[in-house]
Amino acid sequence: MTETPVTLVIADDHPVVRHGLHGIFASARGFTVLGEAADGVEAVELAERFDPDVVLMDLRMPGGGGVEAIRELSRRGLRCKVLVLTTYDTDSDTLPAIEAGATGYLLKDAPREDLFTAVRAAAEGRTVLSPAIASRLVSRVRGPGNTALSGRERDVLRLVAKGTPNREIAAVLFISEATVKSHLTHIYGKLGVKDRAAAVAVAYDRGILG
Amino acid sequence: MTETPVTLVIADDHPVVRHGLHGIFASARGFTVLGEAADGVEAVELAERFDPDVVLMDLRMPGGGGVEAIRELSRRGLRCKVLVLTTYDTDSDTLPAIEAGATGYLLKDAPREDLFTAVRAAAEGRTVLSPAIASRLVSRVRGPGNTALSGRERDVLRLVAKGTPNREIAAVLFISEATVKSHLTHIYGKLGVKDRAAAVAVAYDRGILG
DNA sequence: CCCGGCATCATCCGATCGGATGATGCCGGG
DNA sequence: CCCGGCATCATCCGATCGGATGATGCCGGG
Repeated sequence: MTETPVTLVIADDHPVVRHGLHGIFASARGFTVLGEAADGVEAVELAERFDPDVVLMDLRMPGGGGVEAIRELSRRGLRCKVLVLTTYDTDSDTLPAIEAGATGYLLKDAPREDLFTAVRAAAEGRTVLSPAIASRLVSRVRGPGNTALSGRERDVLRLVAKGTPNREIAAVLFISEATVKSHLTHIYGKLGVKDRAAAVAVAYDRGILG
Repeated sequence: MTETPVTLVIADDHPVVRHGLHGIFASARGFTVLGEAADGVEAVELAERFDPDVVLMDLRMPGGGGVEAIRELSRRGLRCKVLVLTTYDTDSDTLPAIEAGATGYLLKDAPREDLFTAVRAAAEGRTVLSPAIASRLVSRVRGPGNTALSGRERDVLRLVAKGTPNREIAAVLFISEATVKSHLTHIYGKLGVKDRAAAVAVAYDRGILG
């Protein structure tokens, strides 16, 4: 076993979290923290400058959100792996982040040992997912109400959530009321639901709205 | 000015956050961290044992949530002030925590200096609120859609969010359909909304549902 | 070239909703 | 003791929804 430490860049807009992560990894054997970034843009800069093995990336940051930063990293062809930091399993940005190229997820409330394991795994290119996230991915693939809504369907649903009646939705979107109803029928089918109120609820649960 | 440091107990289920806060306060002038707790019950124990000036308390913790712990602290007549740690300004538990006796709020992503200021202020018994929280309190007091929903109204709204028609809601709750409609009318008024779909949306936005 | 998904539209109609109006009983604070 | 909030109920009715059915045009993958 080589003793080469895993090199890290930490990107989080919370000073407390940055400090906490830095301390935990700095005091552990086998890790070297190369830098801390407070937003996505800075994270990309540091990743380019220091060429770390792993970037720990918070998703919600002002001035350059995590998802765009992840895209930018892979666009620049950097070799670093990105581990996304999430506060809750139910974070609605997790799936987009995977699509953008994240290697895995890290729950911020994970115990120390899990953090170490996850970072080491990510450094080796292995995908790291919490059970909850993994099962969400699976349920996204199969099961009822899986299909993603189309752009137009999301337009309609957003207006529905504001209490807009079908006729006004039609006016706003410059389509006929019949088309609005048609979209709604499709939305109900895709979300596995019977009326607009339930559709809004499911959309919130899945992070499609709010 | 006395040089007596402000004594602290930190209660958070996230090891990372605990570590970060501990480090930040330990390395600053004028603070002494007496202990760390991983849940509400432990927080109460430590507060009783160490008699700190301030308890930094996360709201969402397994095994004894923060709000109950705050209530328990004031019930036991401990002199310590409680500063609630929140991740987002929009945390729906913030108001209950104030009612339970919290002296103020601390956003976890606040800069170091704000943390210090907030803790010192709390130690002196001054209320510490972030602007966002303060404005929420204000808007809770006046403006449309302020009043909290009654228990029965929440029952109805929960069923509405599942797509239950009024007649079935009536059956489930053992009341007449007229009463269901009456509750709904009140819900619409309180949430400042015109139909069930929008009511569900507002309820999600405010953390009443989901 | 065919098929499926998307977006569009139309008609018909029973079901459900939401507003208006009015009423009763209980309870707790002032 | 009065009043407001909550919970309950009733009737009436126009407005809106949602399901059924059928149709067209476009586009992209196989």
